Amino acid sequence: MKKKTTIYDIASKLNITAATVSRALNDSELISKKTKKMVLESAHELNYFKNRHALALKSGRTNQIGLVVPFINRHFFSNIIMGVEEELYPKGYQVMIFQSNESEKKEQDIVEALLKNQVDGVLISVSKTTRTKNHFNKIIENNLPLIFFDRKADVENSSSVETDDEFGGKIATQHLIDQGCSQIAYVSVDLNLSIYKNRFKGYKVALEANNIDFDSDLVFQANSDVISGRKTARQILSSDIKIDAIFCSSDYIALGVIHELKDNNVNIPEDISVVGFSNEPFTDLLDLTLTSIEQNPYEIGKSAARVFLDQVNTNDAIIEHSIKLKPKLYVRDSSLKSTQKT
Amino acid sequence: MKKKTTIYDIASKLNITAATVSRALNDSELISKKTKKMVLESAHELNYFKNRHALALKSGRTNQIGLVVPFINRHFFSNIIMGVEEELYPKGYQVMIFQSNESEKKEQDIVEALLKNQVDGVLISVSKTTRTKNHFNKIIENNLPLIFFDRKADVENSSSVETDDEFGGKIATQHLIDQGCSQIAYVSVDLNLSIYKNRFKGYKVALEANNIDFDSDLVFQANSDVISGRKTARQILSSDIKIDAIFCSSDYIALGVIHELKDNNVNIPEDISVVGFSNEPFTDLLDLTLTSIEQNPYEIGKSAARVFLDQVNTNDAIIEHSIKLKPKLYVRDSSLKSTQKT
DNA sequence: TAAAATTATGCAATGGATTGCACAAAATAC
DNA sequence: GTATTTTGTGCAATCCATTGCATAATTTTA
Repeated sequence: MKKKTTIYDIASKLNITAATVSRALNDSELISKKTKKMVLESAHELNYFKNRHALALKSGRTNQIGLVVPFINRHFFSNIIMGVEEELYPKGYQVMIFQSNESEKKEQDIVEALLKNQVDGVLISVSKTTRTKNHFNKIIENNLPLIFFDRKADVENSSSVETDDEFGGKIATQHLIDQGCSQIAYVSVDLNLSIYKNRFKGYKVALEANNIDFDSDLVFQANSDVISGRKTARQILSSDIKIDAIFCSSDYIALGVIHELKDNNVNIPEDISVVGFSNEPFTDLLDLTLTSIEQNPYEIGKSAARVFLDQVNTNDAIIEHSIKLKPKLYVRDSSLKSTQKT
Repeated sequence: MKKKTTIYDIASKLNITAATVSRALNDSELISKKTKKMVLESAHELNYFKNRHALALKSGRTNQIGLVVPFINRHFFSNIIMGVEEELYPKGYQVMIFQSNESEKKEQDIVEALLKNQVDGVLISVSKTTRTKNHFNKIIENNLPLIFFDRKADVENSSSVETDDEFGGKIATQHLIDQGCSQIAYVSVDLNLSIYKNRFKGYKVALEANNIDFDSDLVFQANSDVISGRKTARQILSSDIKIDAIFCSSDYIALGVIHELKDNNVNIPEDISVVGFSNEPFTDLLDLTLTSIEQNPYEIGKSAARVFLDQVNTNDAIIEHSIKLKPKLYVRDSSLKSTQKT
């Protein structure tokens, strides 16, 4: 087992003190150019690198940040992680990844652990079940940058990076209208969650902009899964409601809807157009590809990381960033009527 | 910003020295029960916790491990990460996640960085483009546990956790034979990679076990993507080769195959059965669900983590673990002939 | 009760880098 | 050539926990 080179090794080799070496390595103006050069050369020669832990111990800064997501293995979140990693790694930060499993208790435990670990900041997407925010306040009290992404909590002095869900809801709906649809059903997930609330808002805004009366009978509630989508479609078909499009606030719901419509010999998109939300990888792999809204999780991650960097570099004045990224519509088979096809 | 409690705080509160506190916290037999109790109580009261960095500095052990995957955002790898995390986090280890992007250079850089960071061990899935193993040897030279998962390199004193790909190839092929197929095409990805080599081997073993002659004309080469799958299917259809099944060594290939077969009005599974490999999430979401082989990445991760723990706890004798996990067949529409349906 | 053995605690160095303060060497001024 | 600045370095403490060695306190033995 090789021993690591320390500044003392360099110092004794050059017959100077470790203090001088340290200053030379940190490019202090107190040190002569000659000495700096010597030190830098020796450091390279001996394959020297700073010991993170000594630095952390001395400075109290760890160059580690905590990244908390509900689940690591979700396409959306794993891409956010990627974005964060790629932005922060080159700056010398280690990203500690944790998953809350959508549990408030676990989220609290993680935050506690992060504070113990003395991370330099926390990036977090709030668990669906979280109702309190005491653990978030603790982060702020510790004077650490707190950046929410995708799902935020209402915490003073924190920042956030989100998808502009309202915009997403709007462009999806507008697209359906542009395709000639006017009786557009909306299938929502829990309207208590702001992301779904905002998507719904966008839907209504688009209707209004096109002078289409909002009809609450066309709004349905579901869970974000295929089975629930099927159920909802069945419900719609068995009712006497007439629609020509279904905008689903989740791709999984949309998939269930499509399955059920197909089973009932409804032509998609001719009879009914379907649009989903999130642009899950499978949307592009289906026989009938699914129109959806891409949220660019990778960019969300990068953006959140940049906000963090901004915060640590201006740690005197607290700046609250509040970023909304515009999602993008991916038009595919499920909503592109053949008459419109080029 | 609150200051952290140190053993000195506890010590001065109790009018003893930090050394005593340290020993009490570590349950040394040198310390009287009375003192231990006092210390433990005070520690709890003051919300004391050990400083990782001081520990790391002193001991040289960091309680961090490096986890290197080609891409974080792949379903397979993100689930491995999950498994590793869940096994190691409760034991006090931090998991540092890195992605090689299938680049040997980046992989080397990461390993270098890990060694600098003084991780206590490395878990890695080798990049597809890696040809050298000098960086792996460095890990061993540093006396650190090195555990390969999914894709391994031939390195002495290292351990590995893999899918039993041959078994996977075998049960997939056997399943097709059980469904009445005998002219089974095999679509492989790069046969230089051991995982694909082994799947192929399993295919041949199954044929042999059922007295079906192996026909090299039925073996095709493709890349692991949908387009390549389509191309291969087209190639097969336009030839005069007669087959009744296609076993694809990747789900993406299988998907492309299915698309192409459907476009050519081939009935699946009646005319041709299709089986994929990896059990990607989309396999279950298709109109025609895809039979596939589940590798249980989550379990691979857990298993790799356990091997690591085993290694660090017996750091005198180096034990080479070599674990193969049995994959599982998920039978779905693409291969389940209606006559067989219950 | 004094001597010996045992047990509990303190002292001080260690790990690696940083930094305020002191001092020496070089450069400039007179 | 001596006095005054201006650099360039060194000393030593600090961050926090651990641990070998020394010593004090307690218990056991004679």
